[in-house]
Amino acid sequence: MTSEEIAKLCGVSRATVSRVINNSPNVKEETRQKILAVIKEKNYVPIAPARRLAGIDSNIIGLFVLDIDISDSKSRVSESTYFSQLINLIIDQANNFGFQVLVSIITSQKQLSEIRNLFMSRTIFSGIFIGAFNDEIQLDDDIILQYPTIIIDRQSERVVKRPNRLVVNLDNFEGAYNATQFLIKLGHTRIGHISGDLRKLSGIERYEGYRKALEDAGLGFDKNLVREGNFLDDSGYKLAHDILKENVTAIFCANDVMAISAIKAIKETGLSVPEDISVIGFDNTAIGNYIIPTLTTVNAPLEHIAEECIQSLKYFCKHKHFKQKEIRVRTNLIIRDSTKRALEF
Amino acid sequence: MTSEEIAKLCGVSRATVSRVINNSPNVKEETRQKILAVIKEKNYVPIAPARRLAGIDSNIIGLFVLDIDISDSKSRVSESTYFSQLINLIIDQANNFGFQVLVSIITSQKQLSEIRNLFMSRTIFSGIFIGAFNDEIQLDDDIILQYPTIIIDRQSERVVKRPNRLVVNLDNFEGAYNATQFLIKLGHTRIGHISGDLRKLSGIERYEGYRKALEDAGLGFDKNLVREGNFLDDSGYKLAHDILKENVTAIFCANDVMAISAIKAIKETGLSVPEDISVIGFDNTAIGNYIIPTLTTVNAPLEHIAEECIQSLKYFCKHKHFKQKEIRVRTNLIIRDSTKRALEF
DNA sequence: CTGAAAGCGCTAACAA
DNA sequence: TTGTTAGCGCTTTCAG
Repeated sequence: MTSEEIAKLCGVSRATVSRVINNSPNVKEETRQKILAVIKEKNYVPIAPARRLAGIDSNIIGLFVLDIDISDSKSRVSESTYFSQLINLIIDQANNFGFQVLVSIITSQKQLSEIRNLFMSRTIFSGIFIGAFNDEIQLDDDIILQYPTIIIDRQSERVVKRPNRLVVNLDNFEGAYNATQFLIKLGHTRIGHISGDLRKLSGIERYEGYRKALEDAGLGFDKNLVREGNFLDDSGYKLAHDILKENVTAIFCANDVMAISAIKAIKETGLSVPEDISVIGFDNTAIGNYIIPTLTTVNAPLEHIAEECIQSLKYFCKHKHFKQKEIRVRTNLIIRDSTKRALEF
Repeated sequence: MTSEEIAKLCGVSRATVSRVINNSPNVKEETRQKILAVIKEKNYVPIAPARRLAGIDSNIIGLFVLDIDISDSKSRVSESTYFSQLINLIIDQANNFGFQVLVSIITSQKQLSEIRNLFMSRTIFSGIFIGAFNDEIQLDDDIILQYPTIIIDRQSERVVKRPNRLVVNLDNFEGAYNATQFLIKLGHTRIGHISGDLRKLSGIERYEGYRKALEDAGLGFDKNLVREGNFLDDSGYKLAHDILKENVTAIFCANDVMAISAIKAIKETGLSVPEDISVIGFDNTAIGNYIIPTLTTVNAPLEHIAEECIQSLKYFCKHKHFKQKEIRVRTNLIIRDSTKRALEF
């Protein structure tokens, strides 16, 4: 079934059918209705490649999950609840607005450099990148630079300024600051931090939020109370064991996954949460509700991130530029059972 | 940059360039090398829609995650680790073989019926379906029937027989059977089962494996020891509370998510795992290792499922039919700390 | 408001 | 082994 056949059936030319399909206003309402009816009756769907070739942009967004880390062959960041939820939400939002999403998990430099081909071959018209390291320069590839691109979780100063580049970030600093401040208010003074991957903006900012909160409270910042993790469960587990040597009474973990495995480690040493050690996570993933004790955490509203991305893309399609350069999505603290007033209080 | 320009640069015709791109053997090696060199130098990538229009099939696979369930507005099956891991693995495998994957989360009947458009518009050439209910007839849509389709976790008898339809299943029955048998060997006699969604094959088969193991062991099957769940944490939690009334000493849960929340429920009633109640899950998701006690479970090798899917698709592209009608992927029991010999032993 | 015709970039007979 | 040519199905000027 081609537009030609539909045209014949309606006694009009292909051009008119095309106009109807593309919502051109210059069609008599009567003709439009008739064509629409026949299209529906015949289950006609335009051949996408033909439209593409004739100049209509692809409606496919590339969603690239960067998960390059040679040091860790086993656990994949892309499999974490955080990422899979975000992926889901982005796909959902995109579909709602008539976009399709082509997902790629990028685990090697080679794959990263092949992304450009998806743009050049006109398979996708835009790309959303998540999981990138803060200094991943490949994303500034000359080719990619030509297409609308959204980067999630990257320092906006690091992104080449162009009207077709948008950065969407969580307010990690604020979230971490509030979490730490909350522990301080509970009377904790030796508060440890198991950081995320410090090559990522979220890792850096959560670390800084933690630090600033301590300093603002006059507790001072002690580097010995910090362990550099990587957002994965393994690191939460090992580093918790290690950080306990510092006699901390509370630990702020850069995400829930590490917080949960940290709790496991803490329990193994005979201590209990929150009686002996308070623990706070970050992300507010679902499991936080199903562990014992339930996890106090910073809620990262991924649905807002997804929404901002797709809305912005929608805007871009219309105006050929993004409305802004960076979007910050705010967080909020969710208090559950893994935190408690410090003992000496 | 078009093939025309490459042709000019090489002093040949577009046809020859096209032959090189498509690996036609009828090109002098010298010419081929020259063209290849220029292509590389100029960073030329063929415009995909043009190739599509000229008759070359799309290399995009649609991956459809069916998550239609009006009863449950909140929790999404598609966000479970099980699914996201499977999605990841399929994408990985696909990318390895030069396929791209367009992912769609289907949460409504409307979206389900729109899948056909992706085929008709020639956006995708094939579809992989996961999460379908056993009797989801929409998948037998006349249109979809024309394209190579793989369905994961569905009774093969329910799938319309065609040389372009493949069913890939886990050996759920065997896995459940072994898990239950393991509990029996530990001396448990009152073994409960929190089932999965019984509209799905995996839910049904795991239930049946459990039942058969009990019968084979001469313990008889008691329907009162079964609670019908839906694979989501909420149901594991609630049903565990309920099933404890039956004085079970062991519970086989149809997946890890439910097992983990069941453990939480058990602990809340003052009982402990595995001392009072043994618990077994199914899937072998990563968290199983990070809860206390670590979870005994049935390993579902998703990587094999993904591999079989893509290998089969590769085979299909060559032969225009699948090698087989159904593929079964085997499981194995992973014994950890959530199970223990029955007390009276 | 509608039709005719050109062209998007590529592939695949068919000839040479 | 290579070139010529005719589409693939759609959109979009340009006329009318």
